[in-house]
Amino acid sequence: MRIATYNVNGVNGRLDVLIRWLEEAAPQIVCLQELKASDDRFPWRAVEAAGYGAIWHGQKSWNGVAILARGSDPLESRRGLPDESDDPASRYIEAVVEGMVVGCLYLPNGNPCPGPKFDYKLRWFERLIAYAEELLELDVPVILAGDFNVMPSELDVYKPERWVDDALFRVEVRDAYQRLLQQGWTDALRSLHPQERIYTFWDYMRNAYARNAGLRIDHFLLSPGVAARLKRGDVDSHVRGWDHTSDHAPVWIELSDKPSRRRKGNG
DNA sequence: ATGACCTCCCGTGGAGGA
Repeated sequence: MRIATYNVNGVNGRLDVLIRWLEEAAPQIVCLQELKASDDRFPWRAVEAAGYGAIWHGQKSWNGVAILARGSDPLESRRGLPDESDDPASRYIEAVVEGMVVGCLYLPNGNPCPGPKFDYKLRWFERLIAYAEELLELDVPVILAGDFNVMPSELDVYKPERWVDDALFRVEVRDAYQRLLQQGWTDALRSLHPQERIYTFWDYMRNAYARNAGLRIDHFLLSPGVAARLKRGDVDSHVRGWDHTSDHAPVWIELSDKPSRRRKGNG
């Protein structure tokens, strides 16, 4: 089973690219970020025509997240993290699909740093860490996928020294990501490719894609049961080369079939 | 480097992104 995450940078402006990629890659589950559309402007008809059921948490102009399921309707289990009374941004949606809890997230950018936007990013990260702990305690298969806006290590940045004071690479943010992992999550792409330079984003400016001046900021975090089923994973980087494309490329993982149910009395 | 480039909006430039 293939699961993908894709920051589309505007779901309506990107509709042709999104549909083309959905038809080419045909993942079973898709997490989308940066819809940049209010709920009533989500292009559900085109998504449905491509063969996907969807739930979405939109917002006019900014943010917005969605979960798509091929041939079925995702069963929504949450929108927004707990304790978000002070946060108007649409950055989290969650569904039960194919027997797994799938959380789709768009973590704040946080620039400029320092400043209130950076403080907001750190607060949002803390809320995610607290909620992720709750998810693991459920002891069910969970995937947290999306745009985390953090490069976890120097392998994830084309030129680390240029980014040390940026909100995507500051030590506080990398520490928060490590604390999240230490709860028991597996960073899927990094675990499959421990030593490779992997990028999921290339800036529109400075000819970044052609120079391969990229960042790895879109991630899959897997609960232990899902990590045990991880077979493959990669970035559909060629999509970043298409016309009128997003500045992010789709990222995907492939899981083996669910392990067969244990016989009763097996412990 | 107040840069670039791209998205959105009721806009005809500004804000936000990373």
